Amino acid sequence: MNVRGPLLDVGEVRQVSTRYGERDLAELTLRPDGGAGDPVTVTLWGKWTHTAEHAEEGMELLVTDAERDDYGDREGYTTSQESYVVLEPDFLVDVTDIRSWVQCPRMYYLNKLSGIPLNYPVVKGTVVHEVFGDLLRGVDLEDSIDDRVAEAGLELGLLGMERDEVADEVRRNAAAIEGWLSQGRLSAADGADGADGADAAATTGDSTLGDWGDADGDGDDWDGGPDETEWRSEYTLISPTFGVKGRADALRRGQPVELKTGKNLKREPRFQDKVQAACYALLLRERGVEVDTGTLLYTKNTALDRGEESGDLSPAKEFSVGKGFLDFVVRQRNEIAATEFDMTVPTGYEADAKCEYCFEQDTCMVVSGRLDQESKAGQIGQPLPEEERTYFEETYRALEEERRETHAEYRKLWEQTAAERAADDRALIDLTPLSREPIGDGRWRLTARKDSDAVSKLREGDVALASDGDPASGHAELGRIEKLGDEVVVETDEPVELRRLDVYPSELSVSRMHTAVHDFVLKGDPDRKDVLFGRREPAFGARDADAEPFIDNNEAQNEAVTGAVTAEDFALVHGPPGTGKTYTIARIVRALVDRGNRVLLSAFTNRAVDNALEALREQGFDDALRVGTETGVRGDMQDIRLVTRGEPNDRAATLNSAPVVAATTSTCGSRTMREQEFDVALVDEASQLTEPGTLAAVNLADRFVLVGDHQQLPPVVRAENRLRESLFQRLIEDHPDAGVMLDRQYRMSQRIQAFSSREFYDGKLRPATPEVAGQTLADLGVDTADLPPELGDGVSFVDPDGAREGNANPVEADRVAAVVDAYVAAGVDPDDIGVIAPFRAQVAEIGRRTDVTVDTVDRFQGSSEEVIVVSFVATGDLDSPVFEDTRRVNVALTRAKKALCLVGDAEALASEPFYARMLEWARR
DNA sequence: TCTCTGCTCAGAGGA
Repeated sequence: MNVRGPLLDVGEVRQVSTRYGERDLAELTLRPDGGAGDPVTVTLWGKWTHTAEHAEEGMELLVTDAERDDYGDREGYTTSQESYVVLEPDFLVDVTDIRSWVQCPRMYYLNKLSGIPLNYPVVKGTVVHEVFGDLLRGVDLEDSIDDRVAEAGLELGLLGMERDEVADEVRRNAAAIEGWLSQGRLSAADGADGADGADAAATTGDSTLGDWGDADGDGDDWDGGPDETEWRSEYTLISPTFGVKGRADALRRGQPVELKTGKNLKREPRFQDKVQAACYALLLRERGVEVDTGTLLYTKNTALDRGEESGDLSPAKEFSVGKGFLDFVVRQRNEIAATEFDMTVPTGYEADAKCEYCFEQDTCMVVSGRLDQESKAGQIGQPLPEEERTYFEETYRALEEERRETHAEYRKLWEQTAAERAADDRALIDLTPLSREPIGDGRWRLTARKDSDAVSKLREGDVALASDGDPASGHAELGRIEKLGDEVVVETDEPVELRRLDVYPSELSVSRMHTAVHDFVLKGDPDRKDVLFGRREPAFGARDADAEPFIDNNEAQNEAVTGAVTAEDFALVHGPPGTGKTYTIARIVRALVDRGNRVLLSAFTNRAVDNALEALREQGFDDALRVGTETGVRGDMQDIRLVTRGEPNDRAATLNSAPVVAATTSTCGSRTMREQEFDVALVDEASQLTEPGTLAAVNLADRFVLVGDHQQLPPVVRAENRLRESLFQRLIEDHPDAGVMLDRQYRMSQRIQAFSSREFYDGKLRPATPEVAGQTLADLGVDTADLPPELGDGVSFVDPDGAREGNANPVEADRVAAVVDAYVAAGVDPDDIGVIAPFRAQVAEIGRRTDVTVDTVDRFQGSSEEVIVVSFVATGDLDSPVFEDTRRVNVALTRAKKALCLVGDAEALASEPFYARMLEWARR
């Protein structure tokens, strides 16, 4: 049986005499059943005492296949021969992280901090892996090489590589794979192996591993192509038991095969390579596959690459995977989990790291020197000022907390039932598979029918986990959602029976924030750090008093452009709702380009980036390059989107020569963008970005301009920590003089804007013109006499007397729909009406009753409608975190231009002073 | 049970 729970006590490791001789043990006390049971003692024997040494009170411990061990009068358990001991199983460790930890724990840490930079061996390695996958999927070798090298065009170009030389090198690597694959096929033709393969799969009890035969046999166009009943490429594995996730390069008859594009002339595979393959073996065994062998394929071990060397030239090296090795792998994984639990920094002494030949030695010494960390390699240079080290450590911790919240999302993949997942909007279940068809490039198009009208957070273009119904232990692959209607279409690398589609959590943004903080603190300009750490005030250059204004009909906007242009460090533009933020941004970009600057235009969302670009193009500027994924970039900006595929030199030149590059901040943290340099970075929606998120863009430029409104929605983060405050807000509070507030709004009537202006902008926000101030529904041709009396005013309040049920309020939803109908009946175009609710459940509730746009506050930020109806849902009191942050209300109320109707329970709203004032204003 | 966008995902290597 499995024993699992939080540790209450961790005993010392001691040696005892048993009938088998002297043996080590450690006794740990935990509270089983998720902390609910009575404390029990668990005895860890032998090498598992290694994990006991890393265990601490408060950590979660799992012992699989534990045996009952009632020693004396004490109830307890002990490890058995079959047991695994897992520390913090909820902490998901990547297989590649275990690999690098085994190489050196510092390398693991450094990789996490700084990411893997753009370098040729890595890019080439990726291409060779993709070609390998293609060969297994039966793609023609030359077609695959052409295709995959073209795909890496931009990265290769930035590295100064020519297409032909890369293709030649990939071809040499592929020769080793090809030769080995055809050997495998020869033996299969002998008879025994093919049958064995089918048997092995059939006896595993895992039908998903055995049913690859229905992939239609188009492997024939590659001469010597693989036997498809024997091979499967790229297999995604997540283990709830061991807290490990990863993706195996390939499985051959259920056994893991790892491809390495280097050379290894020793008889044995490299140790860390074996560890990696053993991790996959561990995960496959959990699924009941009998794995006893791992294979490593070294592509440079061919006669062509031999040169003067001698040694073992066979590309494939097999090794046996026994329980002892798997135990070792789990113990290493536990070390990582324990390190991350208390967030200690690895020194290199934890494992037997050898520094003398290490490629990272210099980096390692510099990082330990600057951050004053203990390191086996030693330290170089002076430590950074203390406040910078503190900042680094605090941010590091905050990001790791965020990572844990992401892990909690993974956990839901297997802890929640399918129905719970669906109710949580995180999955589409009960899909009926319709077809699986190859679409070239080794990709598959999966289609399924969706019978229910279920909604979820999944949207077209998202990456999601497609599975046969069981994402954790069945067959699951990541794919991109192409269509999401009555028919669901997903594109994947592998044919999956599409029965379920899950939101797949990603650690990508946490990783990118880590590298942004690293780049800022360790590689950033000291002069900039002086300002951002408050050691100096931001500086502005001289103004040309005789110059023509940039914008002549709006003083604040003109001042914002002037500030941005003269800033020597940074400038801040505070843009409340409707104040022409986007227009001002475009004007700033043009002014900067006119002065010879290369500009990075960035924002949190793709939508904001495209909006800014649109404004820029409307002002006649067309020389911008949009960097982003095809699905992320809006249709009308595809013509200026950087296509990464193609001729390397040409692709690199396109990026390097663009005077304005536009991308989301997340993209700014990507490997390619991190190599780019700009004079100025302009970041929109800066108040919705975490500080590290903003740094990702700001790091790439000498100066920066942040545009945002800290009175609207703050960053969305899962953990409760310092990431919740944006850099924009910190700077505008510390340096009010570096900011300009755009104070004239072009959106709302006087009546609508009054409350927001008073509550959030010190009464400084005012209508830009008398026309804006005085606009009413009559301007839309509506005769207000046709409206019910309670909707007659520009701002109105309706109490429907409903009751909150969970996060919805059906009676209120009815009333909201009736209000919408009344506006329509009076002549308002339904397209001019928007409905806003704080909860997704209520959004769905209202959506069933009306055809106008209904969405959450968060999703409505950035847009506006002539008429807005807000549903507050709450009754009795306002006891929900959603009402705590009044900035959310500010966003909701300021979406309306001519009419605003608040629908809610007067008693609940009156219970909080802020909402009471709102009520008073609405009922005036 | 509060709100939720990014990003291909994860992994790709050197001696």
